[in-house]
Amino acid sequence: MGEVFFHIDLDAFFASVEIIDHPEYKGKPLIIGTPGPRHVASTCSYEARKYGVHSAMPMTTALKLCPNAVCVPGRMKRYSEMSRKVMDIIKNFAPGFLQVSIDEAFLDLTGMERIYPLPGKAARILKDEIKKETGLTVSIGVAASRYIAKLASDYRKPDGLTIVPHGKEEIFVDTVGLKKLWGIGDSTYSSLLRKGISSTEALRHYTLQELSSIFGESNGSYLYTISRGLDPGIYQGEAKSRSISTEETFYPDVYGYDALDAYLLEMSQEVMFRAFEEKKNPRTVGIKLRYGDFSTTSVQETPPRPIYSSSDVYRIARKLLRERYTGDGVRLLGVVLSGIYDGEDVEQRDLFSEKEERERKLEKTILSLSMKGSRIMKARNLKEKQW
DNA sequence: TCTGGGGTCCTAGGACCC
DNA sequence: TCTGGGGTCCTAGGACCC
Repeated sequence: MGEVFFHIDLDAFFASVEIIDHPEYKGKPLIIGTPGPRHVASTCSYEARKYGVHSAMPMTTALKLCPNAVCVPGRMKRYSEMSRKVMDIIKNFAPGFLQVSIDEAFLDLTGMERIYPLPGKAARILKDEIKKETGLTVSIGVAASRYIAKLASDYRKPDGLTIVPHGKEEIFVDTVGLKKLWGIGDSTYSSLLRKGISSTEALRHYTLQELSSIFGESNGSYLYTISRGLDPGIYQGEAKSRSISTEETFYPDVYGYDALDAYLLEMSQEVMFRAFEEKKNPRTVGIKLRYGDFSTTSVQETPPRPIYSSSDVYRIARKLLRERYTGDGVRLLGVVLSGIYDGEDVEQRDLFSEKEERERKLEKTILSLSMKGSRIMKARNLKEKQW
């Protein structure tokens, strides 16, 4: 017996949590999202999906399709708490646990035949336990690779269980279809169609070299691999933090340096606060601007001296805004820290003067206090509610 | 349809170095 | 002088995912 992977996916997770907390929503079309322009649905119940509503859909569209839907703003704290409960159950079920998002995880059951001779039966036991302990249903995919297990968990939903026997992977990707393969988005799908490729079978007629020259080295070999039901190697190493960002979409558009500048200050503090919390330092500061016409641009800078405070971040962000801002109405503004490295004070001592280090410590304290009590915290709460 | 917020990875071109 | 090859870092933009 070869490798055995589970992919466990919580069904309509945020909506399901709301239904547990508010039984009166049960059986009704429920959308997690705030009504109004420039808002999108973050999840919805299966009743709402019947009307064509799906996640990331603009709320205005969703409410046109399903005017009777109940809309609730997201409560990320509550979802994280429920997620933790479920993940604890999964984690204790078998080794090789890998959480990949708030509502998804992998298990590696390879070599556990003695305990679970039938993986399908094991999956059912896990589903029952999650349901009993939390009231939530999951869909599970079982396969010899993570990639196929992930496709399989999506094959039947909600409360599904799909087992893809080893050797049947190619047939399975044919059944799933090109459009629904993980890693093929709208853009790739359209360009495949333009080339006359509309199925996984058709994709298989191309050599690795042909696909690489059309789609680039990385995408080419990815397409070559997945079209054959092979594992492209998703979610290999443990996720490492590479960037910390915050952004906000405004309605209506915001005009002028002064107004944008005020947001920039708050955003610089927020991202640097999070970097402090994670004991990370950034090498690079960037800003992102989206204008009223949705055209989007970003600028970044990697200064020769290390960035060690939110005022460094703000100063650079501000300079980048000066350089880039056209004066048009801004729909979205964001601040990004990247080039992240571990930033324990001790290890970085030689990079800072004593004075700088004192300032940094002071700022850490001030930021952590102000994030807990003040208007910045309020802004964060507000954002959380809008989820 | 009128398009959130937080991420990851890839590409292509330029700078710079050996 | 009339132009190599490889490596690394940086930047801007794009695709994709939950």
